[in-house]
Amino acid sequence: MTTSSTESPDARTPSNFLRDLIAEDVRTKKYGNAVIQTRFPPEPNGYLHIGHAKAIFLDFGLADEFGGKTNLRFDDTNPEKEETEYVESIQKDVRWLGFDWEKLCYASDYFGQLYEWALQLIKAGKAYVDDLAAEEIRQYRGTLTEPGKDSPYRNRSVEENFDLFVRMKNGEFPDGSRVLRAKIDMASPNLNMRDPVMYRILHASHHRTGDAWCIYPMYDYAHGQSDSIENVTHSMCTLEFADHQPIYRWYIEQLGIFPSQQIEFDRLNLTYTLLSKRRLLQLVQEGHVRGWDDPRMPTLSGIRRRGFTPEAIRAFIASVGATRTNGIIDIEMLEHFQRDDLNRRAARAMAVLRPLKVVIDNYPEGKEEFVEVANNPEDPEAGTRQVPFSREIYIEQDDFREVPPPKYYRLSPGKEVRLRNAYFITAQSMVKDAAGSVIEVHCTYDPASHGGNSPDGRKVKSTMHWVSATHAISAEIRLYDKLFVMPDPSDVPEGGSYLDNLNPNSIEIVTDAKLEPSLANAKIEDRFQFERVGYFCVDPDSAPGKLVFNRTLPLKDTWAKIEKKAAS
RNA sequence: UGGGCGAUCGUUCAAUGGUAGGACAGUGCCCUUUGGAGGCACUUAUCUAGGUUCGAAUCCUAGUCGCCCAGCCA
Repeated sequence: MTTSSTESPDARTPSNFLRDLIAEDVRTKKYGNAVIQTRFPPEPNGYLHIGHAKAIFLDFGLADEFGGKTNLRFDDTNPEKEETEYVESIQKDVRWLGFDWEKLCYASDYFGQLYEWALQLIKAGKAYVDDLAAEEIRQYRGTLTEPGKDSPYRNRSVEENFDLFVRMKNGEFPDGSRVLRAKIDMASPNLNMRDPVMYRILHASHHRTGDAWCIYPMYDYAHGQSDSIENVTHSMCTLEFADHQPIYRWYIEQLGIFPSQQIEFDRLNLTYTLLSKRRLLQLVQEGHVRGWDDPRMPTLSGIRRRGFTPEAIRAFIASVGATRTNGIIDIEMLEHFQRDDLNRRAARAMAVLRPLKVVIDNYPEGKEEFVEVANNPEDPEAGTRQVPFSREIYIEQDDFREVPPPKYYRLSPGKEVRLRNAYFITAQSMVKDAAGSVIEVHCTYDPASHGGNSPDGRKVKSTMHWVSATHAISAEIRLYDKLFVMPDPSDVPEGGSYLDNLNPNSIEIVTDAKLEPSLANAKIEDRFQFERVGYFCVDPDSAPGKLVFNRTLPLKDTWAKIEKKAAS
């Protein structure tokens, strides 16, 4: 793996049962001197999301810790759902997260071998061709509490099974007319062991093998053997596959091949977030979002566009660990790790989202000067830059109140505040429009406070960001909020849909924000902290002279909290 | 009500028979040229009942609660 070692120093990886188990296998030489081998096995039927980041982190990270290797293997056994678009996006996303694979593999690479093994099982009397219809197979399977019953085709001769299966493969039968089944135990308490289907007939074109095959292996028949072929020692997957472990082992034992072992861990769940490929696909197809990479989506491509960093995601995943309990992690935990990362690394800039004009009456008309501003107070090595200042500036509408509420430290009539890195100013008067809204504030400044400190040592309560009106550049800024209003998006009253929980205000577009001129050179994907506002990154929709920013996250806002408390 | 898996602060992860600890969230204070960041402090947890043991979150038994499984999806 090729992580860029920028992990936060305090992001200790806590112990977890997976690491303990691998360590024990290494200690006891369960696989002799063979290297630890894992795999990340997505089905290319959609875009990767933050939940996959956990599997990726575990598959690649754990192997790496033990000096092992990891393959990226596409589990492409169902041609009806899989597309090349997805195999490309998946590779891009894994790399973006900071991992690289030993081998790039496909389950479809093994179709030939899997077919030979099926023939072998038939000859051994361990598999048979069943002519029952899908619906009949379901009925014969029994229920959770009642055993199933044998198919009338279960005792066909080896010769007949062999002949029928070869003809299935040769395309002599229509879709759904027959399947190949493993002969195990129709009375097993584990439904997966009641003669599971190994192959189905599908006259469908596969994204890689084209029309070479018209029978395709089922997941259970393909997965363990694919692991075995790749000498995978530890095959990690999510908890819902725990019931499949007996069948995973059965095929490997019957075939006498490399004994890969399956280990299950819990899926990642986040509050206010949907992590179901099916539903994510629906959001895209029905236009509830602008695409797979919409910055509100939990897909890796979405959060990347939103401005999240692989470093933060890795630190987050490391902190949540892996267990076998199913919980829901507070989305604020992810946001914390993202702010933590960006706070250390993001260049600062001043941007006014909702401008209010301030005229400094005693500042010479036509004069301009430059003030020196730190690019990142957290990182002196980031250096400084010169920001233009003039008689007319913009401040945030929120930073002025004609009638200040209690504990409001910002600008109000008669109050003195600091313009960051510039001067102290005091509000003197206002200009209002016909509706009575303040549209302009007139101030005076203290020339002695250049740089933001008064030589007499007097203090001000508030420091505010600003942009020189004559130098400002305009930009579009997209503000995002949670996509869903409920902590559990599926939490709906009887007959409702998770779509009812969509947040109608998940995106707000500010069309004419005022930015300091240095931002004119910002490039796509550049990340900034707009001081006192939040973290932002340049969206690919930007064009020369027309910048578009996405708000990754707002800064924590103590004042908003005070205001909210006062209101309640 | 068959089988599998699980249960520790509000949330999440640790403690691997020996002081229940960290992170997030919350609250208060300090500090601050970002009401950001940082620092300090505080609050809150071993599902229940038995048992083994000098000693149990950890081992055993029973119960309770939760999740998963009846695709020719993965």
